[in-house]
Amino acid sequence: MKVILIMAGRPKIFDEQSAVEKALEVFWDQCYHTASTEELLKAMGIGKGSFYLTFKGGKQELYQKSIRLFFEQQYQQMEVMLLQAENPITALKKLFRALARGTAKEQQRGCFLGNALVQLSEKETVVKNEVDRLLHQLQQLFALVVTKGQQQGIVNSGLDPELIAWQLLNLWNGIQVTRRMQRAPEVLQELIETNLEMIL
Amino acid sequence: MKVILIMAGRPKIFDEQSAVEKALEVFWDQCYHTASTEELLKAMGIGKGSFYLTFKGGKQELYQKSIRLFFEQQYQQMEVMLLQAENPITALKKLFRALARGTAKEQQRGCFLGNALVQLSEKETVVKNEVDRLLHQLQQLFALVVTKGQQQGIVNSGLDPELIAWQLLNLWNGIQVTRRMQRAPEVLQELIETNLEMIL
DNA sequence: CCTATTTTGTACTAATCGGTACAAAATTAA
DNA sequence: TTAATTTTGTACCGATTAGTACAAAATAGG
Repeated sequence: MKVILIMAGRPKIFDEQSAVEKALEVFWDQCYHTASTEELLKAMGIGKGSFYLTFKGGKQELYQKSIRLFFEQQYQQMEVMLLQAENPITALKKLFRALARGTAKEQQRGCFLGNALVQLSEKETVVKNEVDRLLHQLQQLFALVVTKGQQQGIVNSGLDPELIAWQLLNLWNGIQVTRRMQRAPEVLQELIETNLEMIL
Repeated sequence: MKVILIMAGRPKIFDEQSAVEKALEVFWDQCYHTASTEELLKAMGIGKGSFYLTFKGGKQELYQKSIRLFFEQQYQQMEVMLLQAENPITALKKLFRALARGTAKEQQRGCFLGNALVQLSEKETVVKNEVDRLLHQLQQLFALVVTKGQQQGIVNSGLDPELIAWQLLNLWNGIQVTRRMQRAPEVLQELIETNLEMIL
C-alpha cells in the first residue's frame, strides 16, 4: 500500500536524506567544529530558512543525522558483504586490506565514526555516546562473523570471538589513525597482513 | 660558565615553557580549534599583550610549541624507561598496559599527537607533518627496543623489528581511540594483553 | 479568485573569533 | 633624574559564528 500525502504549501526543493548525504561529506572532510553552516548550506544547496525549518536542532542535529545515515548505509553494506559471503573470513580480510589502498584524500579523512570519537568535546556527549553504541554494534558484527568462521573451521585463532572482534575493531581504529601518516603503502599493507594473520 | 643576561625593560611575569605547559593542557582537553585564545590566556595567566609579543605566530605557534614540548618530555621519559631497563620488552609491555588503567579523563583525551593527526585540517598541514615525523620517531624507538629484545633472545616473534614497531605504534593509536568507548576496563586489558602476546 | 498552509530567501542579530594598537608600567644604564 | 628599552593590560578591530525574524513565494482546496 502506497501512501500519498498531499499537503498545501510551497513545495520543498530538496530531499532531506540527500541533503544529509551532502552535509556528511563536508563533516567528513573537515570536522564538526570547523565545518561552518555556510559551507554546509552551500553543499546542500539550500538556504537558512529551509535549513532551520527542517533541522530545528541546527548544526548538531544535522551532524547527528549524518552519523546515523552513514552508519545505516555502511553497516548494512558490510553486513550483506560479510554474512552472505561463502567465506566470511576472506570477506573480512578483504575489508581490512582495502584500508591500505585508499586515495590520499581517503587516507586523510579516516573513519567518520572514529573521527567523531576523537574530535567531539564534552559539549557533544550525546552524539559521542551514540557513536560509541554504533561502533560497538560493528564490533558485534565482527564477533558474529568470527563465530561463523570458527564454526566453519576456517579461523586459526581459538580465542573468544568477542575478544577477536575487539581486536579487529581496535585494528580498524588504529589503521584509521596510522594511515594518516604519509608512508609508503607497503608499510600499511604489511602491517594489516601480519595483523590479520595473527588475529584470525 | 654561567651567562647572565641583563636587559633593560619591564620584567616578564611568566616563563615561556611553563606557559606552554599550561596551554598544552587546554589543547589536550579540548582540541586546537575549540580551544579559544581567551581560555588559553586564562590558563597561562597572561594577557594578550604579553602573549602576542612572545608568540608572534599566535595560536598556531603556541600549539606547535606545545606539541614539541610534549614530545620532548614524553619521548625523553620513554627513552630512558625503555633503554635503561634491564628487560626492555617488559618495560615496553608496562607502557602499553598502563593505557588500560587511566582515569576517565585520560581515557577521553587520548594521545596528544594522535589527536593532532585526526583533529587538524588542511590549513594546519605544517604542524601535521611535524606530528607525523614525531610519531615516526616513536616508531623508531620501538624498533630499537625490539632489536635489543631480539638480541637478548626475549622476543618470541621473529619478525622484522621495523614491522613489529609499526604494529606497536598502530596498537598504540588504536587503543587511544578504542579506549574512548566507555567499556569495562577488563575488555581493554584483555585486548592489550593478547595483542602484546601476539606481537612480541 | 481567495484562503490556508508551507517553504524559501534575505536581512538581521548578538556573540565570539583571532589579532592589533598603543599608552602605561617597570626595569637598566647613564 | 632622565632616557632607552621591554613588557603589560586594555581598548579596539573587522571578520565570522550559529541562529532568528519575517515577508514573499508557491502550492492545494474551496
